[in-house]
Amino acid sequence: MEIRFYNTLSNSTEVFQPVNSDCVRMYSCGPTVYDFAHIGNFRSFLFADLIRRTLEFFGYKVHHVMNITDVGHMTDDANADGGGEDKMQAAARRIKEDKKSGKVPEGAVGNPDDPYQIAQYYTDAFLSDARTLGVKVAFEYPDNILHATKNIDVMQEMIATLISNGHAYVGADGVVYYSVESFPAYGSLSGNTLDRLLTGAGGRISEENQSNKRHPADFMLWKPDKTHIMKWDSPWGAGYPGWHIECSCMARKRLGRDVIDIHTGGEDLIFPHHECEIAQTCGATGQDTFARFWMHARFLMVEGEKMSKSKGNFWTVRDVLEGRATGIKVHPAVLRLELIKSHYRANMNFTKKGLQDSAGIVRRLTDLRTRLEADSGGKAQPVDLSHPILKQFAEALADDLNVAGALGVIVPWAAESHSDAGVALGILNKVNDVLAVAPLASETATIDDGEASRIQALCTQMDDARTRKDWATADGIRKEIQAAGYDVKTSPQGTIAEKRLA
RNA sequence: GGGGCGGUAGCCAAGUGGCUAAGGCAACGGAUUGCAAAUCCGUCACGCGAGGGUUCGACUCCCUCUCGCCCCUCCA
Repeated sequence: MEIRFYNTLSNSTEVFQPVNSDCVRMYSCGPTVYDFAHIGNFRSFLFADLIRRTLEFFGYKVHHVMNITDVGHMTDDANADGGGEDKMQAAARRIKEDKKSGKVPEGAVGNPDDPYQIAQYYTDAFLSDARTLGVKVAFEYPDNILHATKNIDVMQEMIATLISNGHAYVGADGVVYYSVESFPAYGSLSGNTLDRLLTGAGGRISEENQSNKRHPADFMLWKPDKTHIMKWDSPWGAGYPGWHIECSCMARKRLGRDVIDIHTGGEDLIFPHHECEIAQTCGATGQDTFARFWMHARFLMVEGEKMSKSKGNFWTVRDVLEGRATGIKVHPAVLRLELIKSHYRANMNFTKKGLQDSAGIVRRLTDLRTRLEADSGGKAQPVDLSHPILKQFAEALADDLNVAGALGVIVPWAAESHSDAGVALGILNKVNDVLAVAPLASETATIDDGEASRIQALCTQMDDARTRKDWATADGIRKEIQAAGYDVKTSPQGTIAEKRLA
C-alpha cells in the first residue's frame, strides 16, 4: 500500500519511500530537560511515535532516534545570541522552590546546583512519562535517546568542518557563527529566505547585537563563555554549543547516514531550528538533502485557549494523569488517544470533554478485547491487510496518518458481534500495535491500596440491599461508589463497578 | 509587513468533483430496569466560514474576503 505523508519541505503530500529499503531512519526533536514535559510537548512526541508505529504496521523496520537537550541554553537568545539567564540556573532556582512546596520530593535532586543532577532528574521524569504513554523509543533509552552533553565532541568536529569549508566563521566577539549566505538553500524549508527575512524583520533585528555577524540571520554554533554553568573546552575557547547543532550531529551519528528519511518536531521548530539543522548538515556533508521528509505537529490549544502559565491551563502530563487538570484521574491510554486522535496537521483542542470521549473509545476497545479473549481462548488468528476492516484502517493511516478516519472504521466495528473471535482478536492486535490504547502496555503498575476490595464490598452490600428491596439503601450505596470515581452497572452476576478512565 | 497551516452539525471529527455529507460524544424517542447505569432499536447537517468564478455538476478546483493557529525572538 502506498503511504503518503505531508512534507513541510514541499508543502505537499508525497508518497513515502525510504532511502534504503532495509530500514526507515527517523529523528525526532526531543525535550529540553529543564522542567517537566507538558501535554503539548507530548502531542509532538506521540505524533512521532505514531509515524513509527504506522511504518512498522506496514512492515517497515524503523530506527527511531530522539535527542535530549541538556546543555544549559540561555532563556533570552534575542539579546546577543546568548543573553538572559541560563536555563539550568533557572531550573535550579525553581527546583529549590519546588522542593519547599513539595512538587519535587525532598532528596530527588541531591544538589540543585549541579546541572547534571537537574538534567537527570527531568530526563528520568520525561522517560517515565513517555513510557507511561507508550512512546516506543523511550523503552530504547539510552541507545536511541541521546544526550547533547554526551556528544559535544561530535558537535565540535562538525563545527570545525563547517569552518574549514567556509560555512562558518569566528566573529569579532569570538563566537562561531554559521554563515547563512554560504548556503543558498537557506529558507527552503520555512519559506523564510534571506531577502524575506530582511524585508520582513520589521526592526526586530537589533543593530548592536548583530555587529559581530556577517549577516543578521547568521546563527551561533559555539559560544565561548567561561561563566556559563555548563562548559566544555574547545578550539574556540571554553564554552557551549549552539542550540541547533546537536540535532544535526546526533542524527547523523546514531542513524549512520548523511541523508535520513524522516525528521519530526513541533511546528514552531520549522524556523529557525530545522532550517538551521539543514544548513549545518548539508554544509558539513556536501549533500543537498538532510531529511527527505520533514513532518511537523501543530500546537494544541487547551479549552479553546493557548496553553500558558499565566492562564492556568498549562498542564504537564502528570497534571493530567493525576487529575489536576480536570478534577479526575485520567488513564494513560485515554491521554494517549486524546493526543493522537485528531489530525497532527490540524488545530487540536484539548478539553475535558475530549478526554471523556477518548475514555469511551478506550473502554469500548478494552471491553472488546476482554470479550474476544474469552471467546477465542486467547488465541488470535493471523490476519493480514487483505481483511476488509484492516484494509480500511490501513488506508486511513496511509493517508497522512488519518487517525480519525481509522477510528471511524474501528469503533463501529468494535460494537458489532464477531462470529470468529480469533480473527477479530487478530485484527484488534494489529490495530493496537498502532494505537496502543487497548491495552496500553505501560510502566505504571496499578497500586492496590485496598480500594478495590473496599469497592467490591460496597457492591456486595448494594446487592444485599437490592435483594431485600431496600431501594433507598441500594441507591445510597450506588451514589457512594460513583462518588469514588466508578461507573456502576447491573449484571446477572450482580453489581459491577468499573473505574472511570477520565 | 513577510512565510506557512486550518475553518464540515451542540462538541470532536472523516470525506476533497458526481449514489441519500463516515464515525464518535451529547441530546431526544422506544425496549429493558425497582429507579438508574450498561446494552439494543430509532431520530438527529436541503448543509460543509462568507461572497464570487470555472463546470452538465463543487464541501471538494480558482479568486476575493473573513476568522483562528504557528513562525519571522527561547519554545512541541
